[in-house]
Amino acid sequence: MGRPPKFSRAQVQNAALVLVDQHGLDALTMRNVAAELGTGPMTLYGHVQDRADLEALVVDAVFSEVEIPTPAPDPATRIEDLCVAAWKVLRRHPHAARLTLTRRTDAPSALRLGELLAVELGTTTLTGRRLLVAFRVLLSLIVGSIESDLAPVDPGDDERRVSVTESDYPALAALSASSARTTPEQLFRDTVRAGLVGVLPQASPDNI
Amino acid sequence: MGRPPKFSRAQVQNAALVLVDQHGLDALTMRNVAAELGTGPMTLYGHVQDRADLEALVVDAVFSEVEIPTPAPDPATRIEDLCVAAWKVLRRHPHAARLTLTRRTDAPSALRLGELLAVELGTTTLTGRRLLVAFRVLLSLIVGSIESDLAPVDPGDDERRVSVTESDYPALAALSASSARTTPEQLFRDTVRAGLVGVLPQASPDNI
DNA sequence: ACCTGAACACCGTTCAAGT
DNA sequence: ACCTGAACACCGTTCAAGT
Repeated sequence: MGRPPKFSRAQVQNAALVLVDQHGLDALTMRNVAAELGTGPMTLYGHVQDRADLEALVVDAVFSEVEIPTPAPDPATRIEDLCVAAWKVLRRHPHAARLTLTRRTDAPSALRLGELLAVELGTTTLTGRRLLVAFRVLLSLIVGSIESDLAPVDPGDDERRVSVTESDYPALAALSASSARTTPEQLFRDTVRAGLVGVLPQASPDNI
Repeated sequence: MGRPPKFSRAQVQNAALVLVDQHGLDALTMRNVAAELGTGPMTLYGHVQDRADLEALVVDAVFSEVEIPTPAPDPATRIEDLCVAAWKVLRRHPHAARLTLTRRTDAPSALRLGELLAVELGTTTLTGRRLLVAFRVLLSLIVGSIESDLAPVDPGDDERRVSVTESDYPALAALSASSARTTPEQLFRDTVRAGLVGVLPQASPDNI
C-alpha cells in the first residue's frame, strides 16, 4: 500500500466482468466492484471515470475474448465464421451482452471486430450502399439473435411470463415448438447464411 | 378522492411513457411517475406490481401505437410493411425502445404484432426450420436496426466518443460515410428487403 | 380493508478531511 | 498531491400506522 496504486485498471475490468457473469447486471455497482477489490467506493474513481466508464470496460472485456477464426478459403464462410465468433462470445456472457444491446459501444475490441467484418465484406464485389446494407444486416443478425436468446436470463420473469403456447398466438407457438428442435448455434448459423444469401450476390442458397 | 381510485392503470401507463419520451429512461422511476400523477410513491403499487411491471407497461404502450398497414397485394411487400410499421414505432420512442432490446417482452401488443408477422410468413411456401429462420431474421433486423440507430440517443456519450473517422478503422469510416448519404428509413427498407431475399425463395433481388 | 407516509437498505457521486 | 471516508441526493420496496 505504498506509492503504486493498489490495483490496475485491468484488475478493475476483470473484477467487474466476473461480478456481472456471476451475479448479473444488477450486481455491477461501483460499491460492489470496490468491495471485490477490497477498497471503498471512492478508490475506484482513480481508475474509472464514472459508472458508464465501468460498463464500457465490461463490454471491452467481453469482445477482447473473441477468437478471430483462421480464415476459411471462401469469403462467405470467412464472414460467417466472424459472425459466429462474435455471437459465441456474447453468448458466453449473457448478462454483459445486455450492455452491448443498449448502448453504442466505443470499446476498441468491439471496433476492431467491426473493422474486420467491414474489411472482409470489402473483399467481395459489394460496394457503396449495398456494402453498407450487408454490414448492417450482419450486425443486426448478431445483435438480434442474442436478444432473442436472452429471455431466460432475466430472473423471476418466468413466473409472470405468458406462455406463448397459449392459443392466442398459434403461429408464434408453432415457431417456438420448431425452435425447440434445433440448437442455438445451428439456428444462428442458418440465420447468418440466410442473411448472406440476401446480401452477397455470389452466395448460393444451395448450402442451406 | 373518494372510493374510486384516483387514477387508472392506463393513466399510470400514459404518464410513464410521457416521462420516458421526454426525459429519458433514467427518469422512469416509481417516484417520478407517482409525482407526475400527484401522489406518493406507494400509491403506485395499487396499479403496478413492481418496477419491472411499470417497464412492461411502457413497452406495451409503445407497441400499442403500431398502425397495422393495409395489406399489400404481394406477400413480400406485406411482410416488409409490417416490419417497417414496427420499426417506425420504435423509432418514435427511442428511449423506450431500449427497454424492448434488453428484456423479453410479454406485452400483448408486441405479441400480437409478432403473431401477425408469423401468420404472414406462414402464407408463403416456408415451413418448419426455414419458417423459423425467416422469422428470426426479420425480428433480428428490426431489433438490430433500432440498436444501430440508438447511438445518438445516449446523452453525453458524444464527448467521450472515439470518432470512427479515425484512421484506425478505415473500413468502418467508409461505411459510416456511406450511411450519411441515405435516410434511416430507406436504409431500413433496403435491409429488410435484403433479408427477405435470403429468406423467401420467391423474392427476387431485382427490386433492390 | 384499503391507502399511504415513514423508514430501510441500497445506489452514484460531491466534498472535504486525512495523509 | 493524492487517496478515500463521510455525507448528500437519489432509488425500490417493506412495514406499520392512519383512515
